[in-house]
Amino acid sequence: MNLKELSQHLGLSQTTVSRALNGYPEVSEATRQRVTVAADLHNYRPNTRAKGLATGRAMAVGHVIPTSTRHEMVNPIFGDFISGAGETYAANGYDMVLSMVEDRDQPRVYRELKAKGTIDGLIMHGPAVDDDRIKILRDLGLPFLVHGRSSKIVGDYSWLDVNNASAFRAATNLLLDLGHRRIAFLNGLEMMDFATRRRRGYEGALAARGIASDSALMRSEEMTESYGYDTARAMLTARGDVPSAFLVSSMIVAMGVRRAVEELGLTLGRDISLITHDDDLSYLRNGGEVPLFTATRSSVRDAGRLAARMLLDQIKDPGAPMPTKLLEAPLIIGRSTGPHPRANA
Amino acid sequence: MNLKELSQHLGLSQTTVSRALNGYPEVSEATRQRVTVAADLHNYRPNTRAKGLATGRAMAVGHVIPTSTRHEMVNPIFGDFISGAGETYAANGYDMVLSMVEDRDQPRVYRELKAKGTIDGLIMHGPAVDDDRIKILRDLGLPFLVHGRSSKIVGDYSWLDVNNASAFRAATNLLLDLGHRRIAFLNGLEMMDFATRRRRGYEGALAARGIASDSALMRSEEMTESYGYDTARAMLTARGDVPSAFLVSSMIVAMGVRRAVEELGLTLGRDISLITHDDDLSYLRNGGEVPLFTATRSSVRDAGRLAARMLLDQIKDPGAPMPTKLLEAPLIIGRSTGPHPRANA
DNA sequence: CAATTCTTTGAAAGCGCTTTGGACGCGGCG
DNA sequence: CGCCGCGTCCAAAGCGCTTTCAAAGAATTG
Repeated sequence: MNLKELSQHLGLSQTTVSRALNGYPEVSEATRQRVTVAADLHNYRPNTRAKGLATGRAMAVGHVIPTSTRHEMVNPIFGDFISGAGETYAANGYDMVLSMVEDRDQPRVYRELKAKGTIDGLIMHGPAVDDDRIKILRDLGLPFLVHGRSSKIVGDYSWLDVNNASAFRAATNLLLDLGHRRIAFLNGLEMMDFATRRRRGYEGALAARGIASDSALMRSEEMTESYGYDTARAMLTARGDVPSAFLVSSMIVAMGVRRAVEELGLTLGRDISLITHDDDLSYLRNGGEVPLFTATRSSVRDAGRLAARMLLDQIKDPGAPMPTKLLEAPLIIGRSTGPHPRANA
Repeated sequence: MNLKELSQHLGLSQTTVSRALNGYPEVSEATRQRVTVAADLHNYRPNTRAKGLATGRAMAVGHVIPTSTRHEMVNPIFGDFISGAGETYAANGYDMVLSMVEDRDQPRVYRELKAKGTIDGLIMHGPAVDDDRIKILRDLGLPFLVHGRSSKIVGDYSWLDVNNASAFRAATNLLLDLGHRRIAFLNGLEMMDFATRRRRGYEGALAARGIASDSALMRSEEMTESYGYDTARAMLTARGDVPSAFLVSSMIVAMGVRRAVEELGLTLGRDISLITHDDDLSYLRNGGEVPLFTATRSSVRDAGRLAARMLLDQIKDPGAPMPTKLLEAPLIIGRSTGPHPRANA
């Protein structure tokens, strides 16, 4: 069933039917009724491509997910982010098109998406500290929003980010307040912008108390369980001044650290303290009422919802100033932190 | 830059340019050269919508991801599956459009996707034991492929599935061979088809050795870490005949079981054996050379690649018989299994 | 060399929609 | 009474492609 058939069926012109369906005023209430009734009786849905061709809008937004070749990992937060964003798109009649693209192909893909007219805007994921993609996108003139930021990029662009620096500063401060002085920091890959911000938060908090950061306590790797386990185990069994606390970048890493800690016969929250960032992933809940891990929490699903909203606004009104949004990640207290065991020794 | 401009620029008709670009034979090699050179000089990409409108093909496939309201969890395997599928689509010039849809809205969304002409085919995720969606899709006449199967649905449809029954039978047999008799089974939600097949594999293996399955040892819940932890802890600290082995449905659950086991001062692979299914997720690797967990392993990313391939084939030739594919999930031996501790007592 | 077939090109229709530019009838106004 | 404005509606152009049908020149054939 298409417009032509529907309008013939109704004895009206395509014009009138189209107008009735799209809520234009120059059509009488009576015929609008007739039309809408007939339309959903016959289950009529305007063809997206035809509509898009006529209007010049695709009614679709793109998500370009980076899939590095070296470490071919799909970021586990991605499902939840997409799920949040998808909600917003669906509610606004937009489709979501996904491209899994290797880093080096990204410029090409952006250009193609634009030239082919597949989408009206896109969300860029996984910004590095100095990410050329932002410049490319700016030149393209396609509305876009970055999930995260890119520290070394100057000039405006829209973004939505978690306040990683303040979150990790707060987490470090809590550990310091609890008497910890040797705090291990298991960061994500520091080519990623969010990771460098976290490091700044951590180091800043230490510096503010006159504590020099010790490179022996800092790591930067892909956030896996075994990274947490291996590193924690190595650090805790090293001779010398072992850490009494860990600050880590994700729940998955935290689980690895916990495993090492318990395997060594130590108890989390008593012998060793641990704070992690918690993206509040649907399949990786941090306990119930009382969280297992003390954490800086920020729902990535909410972020997705919000990011989508901001992008749609920008698509609607490209003239408006670039929206930006910094989400705070409050510290939630769980059972993995406690005073330094020899605090009063 | 569109066809019209490009052809004017070349002093050719749109017809000829279009033909040259699409590899039709009735165009001289010389002009084809001229055209292709000019085309990628000007970075010309045919507009998808216009092309789609003219050809009747969308050059896009859909993935409909269920997001139940009750347990609003996005399946963690989803990112890897999509990533595999996306690879195949990209290589074949197809776009991937994603819809996150609540269960009850799925029929409507399928119909809309079809009516709006957004996609040429779709992949359905998360089939239940008796899933009406398959009937709906069959009636729609849109090529589709199910990731998984639906036991109670009769008649043909295309699917790609892991041989869950045989995998869990093999796993159970291994545990039995090791002398375990009380084997706890932490299954996923048994409304899901894959979960019932796993149960059949487990129970079948027990029955074959004349062991009655004990409902006290079987659970069926959403596959979270705390599910594994809570259940294992409860079972292991119960009075009476505690299990000596666990068979679980996912790495995440397995991590919970491991936590409980270690917290109780027991050692995995010695005091307690554990086998899990391992989807080989990129961010949840099961160790390196020697896996941590003995597991039935089947890469969900490979599954995505393959599923996409099968769907595209079906789109290309709708007359062909419905493709189906059953992947085996071989048992890989890790460090979490060992002989029953009192095997020679 | 004329008749025929190939090769190469183009004009124009059509895909399903939106939107511009009227047209038509009606009541109100000067 | 003639004119204007308003409320409704429609015909047709246009969005950027593909594809049918036709044409014109080149090559082949008897």
